[in-house]
Amino acid sequence: MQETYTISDLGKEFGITTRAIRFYEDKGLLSPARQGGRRTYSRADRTRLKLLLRGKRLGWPLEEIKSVLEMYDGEQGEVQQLQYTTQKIQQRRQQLLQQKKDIDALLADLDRIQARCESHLAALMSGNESQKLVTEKLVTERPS
Amino acid sequence: MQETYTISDLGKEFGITTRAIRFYEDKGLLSPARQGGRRTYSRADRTRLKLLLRGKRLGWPLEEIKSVLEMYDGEQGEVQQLQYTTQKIQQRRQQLLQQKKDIDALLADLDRIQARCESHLAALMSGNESQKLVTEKLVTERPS
DNA sequence: GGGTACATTGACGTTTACGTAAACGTCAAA
DNA sequence: TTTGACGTTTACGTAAACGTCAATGTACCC
Repeated sequence: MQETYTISDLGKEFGITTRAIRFYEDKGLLSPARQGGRRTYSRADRTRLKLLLRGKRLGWPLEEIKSVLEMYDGEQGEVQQLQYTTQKIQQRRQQLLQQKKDIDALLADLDRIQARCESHLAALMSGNESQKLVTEKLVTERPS
Repeated sequence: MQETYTISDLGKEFGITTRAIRFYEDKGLLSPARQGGRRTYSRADRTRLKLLLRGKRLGWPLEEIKSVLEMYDGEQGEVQQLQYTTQKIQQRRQQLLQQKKDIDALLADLDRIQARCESHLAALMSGNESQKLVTEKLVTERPS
């Protein structure tokens, strides 16, 4: 476990391009240190990118991911801000629960679809088997 | 429960624009009947749209959603096609399970963030309470 | 039969999330 | 010291997923 990372380190580790990583920085989702112009990513930066990609897998736009990342930072200033944050958290939670529902529904559907597929396959295979037998029979009955 | 729907029926029901619905048709995700040029959506079409929107909530691109919808149709022709489909189903399942993992991780994070928020809030509120008391004290001690 | 509401098909614009290329800087090894 | 291998910024391109008109058609209601 290293202390710092280059941009291509992270790109390779997570399977994304350096262009993407720089783009995330442009959009304010990352802010790595610099060493003579070069970006230097700390472990915290790496974690941040990891969280970012988790958001991406959930299909969220970068702007939403950004607002979630800002929750992690916890720059809670005033009461209003904190109340707004807890409210936002509640919204996220609802969205996530909805996504879970959707996933479970889809998984159930996939089960049914796969079952249908397999029964079709079994039918076809048994059909092919007999076809094969017929072919062999033909060959056996009519040797060249 | 109606038999057929107009495009605006569905738009209102699902909270999307008719433009979007037509766009989905352009991309081959829907294919409603026509009655004198007007689109007429059957209950099956409505279900299809419902599934489509479920895919959208999961953040999938329309092309992926389309391929999943085609699984539902079950136009399984040859053995190769069926095997390809079951393979695809397995991939989807993996993706969905990954998404579930991500969701659970994020939900856990949100719990922690919210707890931190609430403790901060409690601290601030108690601070305000004492501030309030001080203010009242001042008022009480120095009546105008 | 004229208005209103809803439908249609283009066509162009917009936002998001990068890809791609150009032109240039830098640093360690040969 | 030169040569890669990596890094930088700037700029333009692009694909997806619609939004936003515009021009037109049609169906029903009074």
